Amino acid sequence: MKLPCPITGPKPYHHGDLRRALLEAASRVLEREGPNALSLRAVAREAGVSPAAPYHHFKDKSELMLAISEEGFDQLYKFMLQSSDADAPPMERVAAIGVAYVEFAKAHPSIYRVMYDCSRDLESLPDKAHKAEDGAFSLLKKAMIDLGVVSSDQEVDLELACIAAWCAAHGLAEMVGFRQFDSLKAKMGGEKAFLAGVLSHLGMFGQARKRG
Amino acid sequence: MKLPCPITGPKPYHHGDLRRALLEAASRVLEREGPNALSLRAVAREAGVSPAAPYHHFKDKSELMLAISEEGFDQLYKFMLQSSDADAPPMERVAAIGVAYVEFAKAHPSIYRVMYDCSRDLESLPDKAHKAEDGAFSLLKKAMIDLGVVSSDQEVDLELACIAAWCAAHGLAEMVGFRQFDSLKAKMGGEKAFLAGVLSHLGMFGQARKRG
DNA sequence: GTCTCAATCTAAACGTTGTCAAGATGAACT
DNA sequence: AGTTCATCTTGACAACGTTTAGATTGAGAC
Repeated sequence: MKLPCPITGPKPYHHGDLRRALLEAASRVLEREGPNALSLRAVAREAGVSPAAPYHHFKDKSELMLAISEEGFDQLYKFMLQSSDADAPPMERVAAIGVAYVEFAKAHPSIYRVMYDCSRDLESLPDKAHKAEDGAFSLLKKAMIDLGVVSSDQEVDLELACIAAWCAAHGLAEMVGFRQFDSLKAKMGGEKAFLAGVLSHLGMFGQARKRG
Repeated sequence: MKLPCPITGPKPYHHGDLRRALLEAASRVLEREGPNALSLRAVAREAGVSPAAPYHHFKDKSELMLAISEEGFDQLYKFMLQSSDADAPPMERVAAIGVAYVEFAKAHPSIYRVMYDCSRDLESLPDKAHKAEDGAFSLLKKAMIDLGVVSSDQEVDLELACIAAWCAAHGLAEMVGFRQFDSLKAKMGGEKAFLAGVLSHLGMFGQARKRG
């Protein structure tokens, strides 16, 4: 006999929202043991259910990963939002978004990896897989419009500029993730200076920084 | 009784360079079934040996992947080299290198993925894992020096610019790999225009293109 | 030429994974 | 109360990475 949690509301069946519990268990496994240890069985174990239980909530492993990915992009969006002061000048806002992106990837490397690994695997359902990014992407788009590098009526160019910015941030996030650049960082006096230095060479981020 | 191959020369033991055969088998498996199907057993099967045979040539799976990655970076280097005419003006050379990078990733998506997946997994041995990139990276470096955006004596800034270019190319390669951007490409009249458009927003590539 | 050795390959096994089919459980509706 | 149906468990299967022990065989020493 399980009484429904008063916070999360009246929960349906046996477990009481196993789906949610699985996602949280997955998150714990990821932080504790890294992305290579993320197996369906490990997640089920962590949640205290049988290995087959997740199949009533996710079609297969890749759907679990997709759900984790969606949560990740949601967190990324929120982090970007809170990192870019809406009252700040557009140039600084764009730069802040870029830095926030890289910082997020560095702070949650396992989740970040899942976010893109499942993008790679799910060529089958591109719609669902990529809708997760939309929040973060449109945040960037707004800042780019305000920046005025591209005129907002030139839809195509705006889109291109945003894609370029996304590419730059993603590339940098991955590089920083699996290379150290230790000696270079030391020469520059810290990682922050290093990141800013690289960004200053990257298109719209560079323009954003030349102002300061 | 196996007579040594007259082309590859006198080969040592039983098989006659199984290591080479395994790498070629892996390449075939990758092209045929994609990166997710790349298992040690599948490679052994493809090469016609027992599942344990590869362990006499590679410590474990990640070392096989590392070897594939090294070959991939070597191919990438050669492709970059042949794509960038040494006599062309530096600006065009830098741009050509960037385009070649993305085209390589698109032409060999499975190999490209292995190249970076094993970078991610092998935090343990960064030296060996990243030495593979050195050829391609120094090619870019030379072009950047010739470009003169950064003065060659400012070592740090040159390094930053190259890292930035690498990030941009890698980010674009990945994005193009798992997103379609079909409608945008259609609006722009083809993929080539699309790629050039994105690159034009990306720092040094942008500068390279503004000339034309 | 024969012997020995060590590198190479195979056979068999272990623990793990993703996934499925069949059955048990129990909340909710009639 | 009884039926229904989503939920969870049990048990199984094939495939995987990896290890151990043993068979094979090329190459150098005598």
